[in-house]
Parts: sequence; C-alpha cells; structure tokens
Amino acid sequence: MKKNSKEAIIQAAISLFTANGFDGTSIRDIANKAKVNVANISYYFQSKQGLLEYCFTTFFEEYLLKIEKGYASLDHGASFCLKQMSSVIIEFLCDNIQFTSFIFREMSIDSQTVREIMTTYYRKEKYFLQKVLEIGVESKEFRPQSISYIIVQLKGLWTMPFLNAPYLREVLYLFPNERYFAAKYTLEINKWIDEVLCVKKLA
Amino acid sequence: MKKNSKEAIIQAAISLFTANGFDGTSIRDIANKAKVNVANISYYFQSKQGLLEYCFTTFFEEYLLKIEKGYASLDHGASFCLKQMSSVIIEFLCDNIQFTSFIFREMSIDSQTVREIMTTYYRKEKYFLQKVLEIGVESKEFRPQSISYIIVQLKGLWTMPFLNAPYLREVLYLFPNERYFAAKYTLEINKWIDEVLCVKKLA
Amino acid sequence: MKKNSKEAIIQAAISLFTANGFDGTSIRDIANKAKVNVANISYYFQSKQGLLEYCFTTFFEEYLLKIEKGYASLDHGASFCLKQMSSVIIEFLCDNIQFTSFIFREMSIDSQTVREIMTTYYRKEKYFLQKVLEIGVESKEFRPQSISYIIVQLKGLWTMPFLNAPYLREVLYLFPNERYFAAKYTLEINKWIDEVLCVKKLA
Amino acid sequence: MKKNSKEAIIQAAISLFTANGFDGTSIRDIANKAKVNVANISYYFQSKQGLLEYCFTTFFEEYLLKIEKGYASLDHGASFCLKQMSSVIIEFLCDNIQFTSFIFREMSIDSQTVREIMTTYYRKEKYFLQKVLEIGVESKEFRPQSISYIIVQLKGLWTMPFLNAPYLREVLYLFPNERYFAAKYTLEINKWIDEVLCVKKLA
DNA sequence: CATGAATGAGTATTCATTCAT
DNA sequence: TATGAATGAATACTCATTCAT
Repeated sequence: MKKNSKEAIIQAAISLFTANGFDGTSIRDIANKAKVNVANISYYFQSKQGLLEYCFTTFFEEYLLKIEKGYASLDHGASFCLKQMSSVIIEFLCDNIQFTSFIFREMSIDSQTVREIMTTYYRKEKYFLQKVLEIGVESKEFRPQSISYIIVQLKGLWTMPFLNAPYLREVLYLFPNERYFAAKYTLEINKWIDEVLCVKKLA
Repeated sequence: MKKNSKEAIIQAAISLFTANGFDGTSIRDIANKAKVNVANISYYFQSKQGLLEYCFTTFFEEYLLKIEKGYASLDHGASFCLKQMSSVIIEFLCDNIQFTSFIFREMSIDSQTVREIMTTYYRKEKYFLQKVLEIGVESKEFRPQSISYIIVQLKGLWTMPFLNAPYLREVLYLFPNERYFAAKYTLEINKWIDEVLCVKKLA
Repeated sequence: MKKNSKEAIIQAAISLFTANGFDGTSIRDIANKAKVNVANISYYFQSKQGLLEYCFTTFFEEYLLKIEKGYASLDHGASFCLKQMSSVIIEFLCDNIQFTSFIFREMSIDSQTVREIMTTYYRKEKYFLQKVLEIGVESKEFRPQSISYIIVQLKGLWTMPFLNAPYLREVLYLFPNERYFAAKYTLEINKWIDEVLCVKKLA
Repeated sequence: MKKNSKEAIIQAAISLFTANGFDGTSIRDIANKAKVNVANISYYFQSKQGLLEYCFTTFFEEYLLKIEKGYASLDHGASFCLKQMSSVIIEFLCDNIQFTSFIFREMSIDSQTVREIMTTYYRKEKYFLQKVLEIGVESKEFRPQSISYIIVQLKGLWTMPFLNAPYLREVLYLFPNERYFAAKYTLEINKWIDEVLCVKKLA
C-alpha cells in the first residue's frame, strides 16, 4: 500500500535538515512530516546517522556522475570541458538547491563521516579537475598556475550561490533556484575561465 | 573572584560551535570547557540563543570595521580599494578561522536570527561593495558588469577557504589558517579583480 | 508488557499533587512513584500541565454526574432533591478525599486552565442548583432568598471538610475520610436546608 | 533611602504567592516586583520558607486579634458574640482578600510549617469558638449540638468566599472584595446562627 | 545594608532508540 | 513491514542560596 515510505522519509529528511540543520531536526519531526512511524526510520536506515550518510551518498553519487559527464568532453578542449563541467554542476545544484544547501553546510563540519565522504568523492572530483587543468596547460590553452589555488576558486564559485541562498535572495535579490539564474551564472564562470585561466588571445 | 567567566564562555562556545555546530553543542559542554557553572551562561547571555547572537554580533561588528577600513582607501582608485578590502578581510578571516567557519556555516541556515544579522550587516557590506564597483565603472577602471553577479563571485572567493577548511586541508593540502595562505590567496583574488573586473590594458 | 502505565501515573500524580501541590511536585517524583519512565508522562499527557488538566477533567466529569444524579430526584420535591444532591456529593468527595483536596486547592488559583474548567463544569452545576432553588421557592417549600448567596453557603458547606482535612483531623478530631463522617455531616447539611432554606412549619 | 525594602518584599510576595502559589513563585520574581536585589530576601527572611512563615505569622497574628476582639463581647450574649466574631472576621478577610486567598490555600497543604501554624493559632481560635458555643448552650441561647460539626460549618461559611473568589466572580457574579459583599454576607451568617444554632423563639 | 557574580541541584521536556506485537 | 509503548540519557533552563565586595 504505502510503497514509498522510504522515499517519503528521505524527502522529509532533506527538507527538514535544510531548514533546521541535522542536529536541529528530530527523527520524530521527520516521521511526522513523512507520515510514517518513527520506528520505521531506524528500520530503514539503522539510525539517524545512517539516514544522514544515505543522504550524503545519494547526493555525491549523482554529483560525481555529473562531474564525469562533463569530464567526458575533454577531447573538445580543456577550456570547453571545464565550462561543460561547470554548466552541468551548476544546473544540478540549482535543480536540487535545498539538498545542496544542506549537504554543503553539513560538509563544513569536521566529523568522521564528513571526512570519509570527502576522501571518497572529493578526491575523485579533484582528480578530474586536476586532469583538465593539467591538460589545458600542456595544450597551451591555460596559463600555468597553481592548480590547488585554482580549484579553491572554482569550488568557491560553484558552491557559493547554493550554500548562501538566503543571502542571494535577501541581499542581492538573486534567485538561485531559478533556471534563469543558473544559465546566467554559468556565463559568469565561463568568463572567469576565459579571463583568469586561459591564455590571452591577441586582438 | 573569577573575573573572566564571560570571556571563558565565549571562547569555549566558539571552539565547540565550530567543531560540532550550534545544535550539536550543549551548554553543558560549553560550561565544562570554560570551567564555569552552566547557570552562568543563562546569567550572562539569557539563553543559548542569546549566546549565539552575541557571537554573531561580535563577529560582524569587527567584520564590518574591516570592510570600512578597506573602503576608506577608495580615493586611491576602485581597483586598489577592492584589493585593499579583500586583503583586510582575508587576513581577518584567516586570523579567526575557527570563528569564521562557524559563523559562515550558521549564516547559511534560514532562521529569524540570521535574517536579522544579514539585514543589519550584509546590507551595509553590500552598500560599500556596490559603491566601489559603481565608482570603478564610472572612472573607467572597471568594465560595466552586473554588480550583483560580481558580488556573488567575490563573496564566494572570500568565504570558501575558511568555510571549507577541512576540504582545503584534506584534499588540496592547503592550510588556510596560515598567514602564508592568506597572502598568496589575496594575490589570486587580485588577479581575479584585474582580469575579470578591470578594463584591459593594451600591451 | 506494562499495560497500566497510564493509570499508575494518574494515581501517583493525584497522591503527590495532594501532598505537595502541583508546583511542589516534580514529574520525576511522579514517575518514580508510578515506577514508570519520566518520558511516559510526556508521552501520555504531552506535558505536566496536560496531566493536571486530565486530572481536572476526570474529577469534574464524575462530579457533574453525581450532581445530575441528585438533580434527577427533583420531582420528589426541591428540599428532598437538594438533600439528595448533598448526600451524593458528600459521599463522592469523602470517597475521593485526596483527589478532592488537591482539585479544590488548585481551583482556587486564578489560572487560564482553572477558568476554563470553571466555566465548563461549575456553570452547569450552578444551573442545576439554581433550578432546584427556584422551583423550591415556587412550590413554597423554600423561603424566597438571594440564590447566589445561598449557593455560596452551600458550596462552602460542601467543600470545607475535604479541602481542610488536616484542620479537621488536627484541631477538631474529625476524620472526613470515614464514611461515618460523611453520613453525620450530611445530616448537618440537611438541618441547614431545613432551618435556613425551608418555610417554617407550625408546631 | 529605600527604607521600606522589607515591606516592598512582603507586598510583592503576597501578590505573587496569591497569583501563582508559593511554589509557582520564584524569589527572583519577588525581587523584581519589589525592585530589590534577590539577596535581600535571604538577608531579611533567611530563606524563601522563612518569608512564607513570616507571611503566615503576620496574617494569623492579626486574625487572632480579630477573633479575640469579637470574643470580648461575650458578656452581651453568646449569639451576639458569635455574630460579632463573624462580622469582624469577614470584614478582615474581605479587606485582605488576596492575602486571605493565598494563606487559606497554602494552609490546605499538609506540611510541617502548616501543622505548626495550625496548632499555634487554630487551636486558640477553637478555644474561643468552643467557649462561646458552650456558654450559649448553658445559657439556653443555643440548642445543644455537636460543637465540632458546628465549627466545621462556621469555618466553611467564613472562608469559602475568600478562598474561592474567582468562583464567586466568574460564576455567581459576587464580588467578595467589596465591603458591600462583606456586609450582606455577614447577615447571611447571622441568619445561619439564628436558625441553626439558636433556640427557636415562640411566635 | 545592598549588590552582582557564581554555584549546584533541580526543573520540565525532548531525544534517538528499542522491542513486543 | 509496520507500530504504539516504553526507556534512559540528554536537553536547555531555572531555582534558592551563598559570598566577596
């Protein structure tokens, strides 16, 4: 009958974790919102922590797929590839803005779980980014630069609008959940790639 | 007798909030770490929420002073001024990296308190940034651009390393608490200002 | 397993509320006495206040039934009916002397809860008493009198021994929990009805 | 300068004890209302319990004076004397209706303090009442009756309106704090004395 | 006399989790 | 699978009281 208890729990959890944080959300709140019995959460995810890990995994599994998808276009050039990756990721984050906000916030806490997720997924992401950047430098598309510092900047540009959505809305009057924003913001990142990374073209 | 109970509470609170998040920290933990009685927290800050607000206010009061300090150099040119602001802010965040991490994370939750802090401090910050950018465009230093989108990027660049310190350390092997990092990262932001914002100089 | 947790809580609560007052009783005390976990109190009654309201309601629900039971004999005459009501009520209060003492004491505090209970139950009681008195006057059984002042007196006579049980025991050596007392005291009230309310019979 | 700190505390205490009960009132509430420092309460009354006992003593000291004052008229006859006592007491209770309500409610709890107060003051009161009743019977003014049961009734009549002031106001629309009520209610008690206690006069 | 700071025990309530059904 | 009852530990907060100043 209720075939989607599990899914209901996840949706409720994401929504509440986003609004109130992980520790600020009780499994009773989640159970109420999902209209299931509290014990079901333990049943499906062992514990509240298990539910969190499930959310992390779900998010980053797909996140990495998007990264890989963008990376696949590397043979069209490093610059094109990086823009492609940005575009795909921004779109993904924009489409899951709530989820994104909660995940990125929770990832800024230095816990055991976070460390594991980080080494599992962010190391792979770093591998792809590094590859693109290195190949770009080799092919003279990109100026030689400190790869780590470039990644810091790129990741800052990627995550900021979705982690600080209230700031964008309240202070800048930008609405990062709208596709329009994603499109325009991607262009800004492309500009950053062109101006900061790429070798300058002569006029 | 113990004259610095209040200060001890604040220091313990910042440290624990950073490590475990606001909701993940109990006032008992804080009292233990500060070696004071739990009741003192209520005595000085009314409630746990009051303590949080005190932290926010303390942080942003100083933050805004730094912004204003950088802004004061506007008569040396918009580009110079923005670089100055970046430099001052990055230094401040780097020196208070724990505090910064906790504050920025907590600011990403959409609560009443956060909204108030945001309208109080971020609106002022936006005013200064906007002014610098507008004047830069007027004086032909900066290319005309969408100010809001520029601010999004700049803020992303400013905050990222301190909000995601574990990521920098674990994945990129960068250490955002060191002055060395702050100096080098400031140069990167200066490059972004030069390349993305400024009018291109002819060779 | 333990099927009567709820009932155990109620019994423990009444006993402790009576002995120490509502505010003088902690839910820990109640849980200990009832040999259940503290959390069960919240589980069954939401809050300590909820437990109080449950007690009030339980008491007055039955109290009103007794009043109605006595009132049912109105066709045997107003005087007979009022005596019947007194008898039934005194018996009820005597049988639940602890409960009675606690409830009547708590009802003397001017709180929101009390006001609600009062308008729900005491208004109905007043309706019945008023009816009996009015009909008694109409049928020339009772002398015409101020109904409100008569009700004050009657209620004073009804409640006093059970509200001030320690006084009766310690000072007057009367034991209001014994059936013997109830029987004798009922006769006293009957005398009051005869002498103060009823039209005097000629010798 | 502040010469009446002590008095301010007492007034605040009575008012708050009446509204919220003894346990429902914190000494901080009292200190705030009295506009004195919390520590002053301990200074003047040793403890919160000491403040309560001071209130009890103050009340019953005066209460007993009133009883004695009424008793002094015994040589005008037992009936007259009892009416005099009622009149004086009702007036006193009416004038101090808040204080009365709180004291009588607190006296219904079976505590060590209450027991002491009871044996100190209520025993004396009983002595006087008993004397009046006995002399009344001796002098053929009163019919012979069980003195204890008569005292129960009389005390019930005396205390009820002031202990249950909210009931009188909300349900019966009587206002026991007004002098008018005291006067009229005294007449009702006189009627009770005449009809229930006194030997019937021939027409 | 009066006070602000501090304490330790206590408060009601909420938590994640378990388990028999 | 799914649930209502139950648990023990933890939560933020309040209490009366003390004491140096």
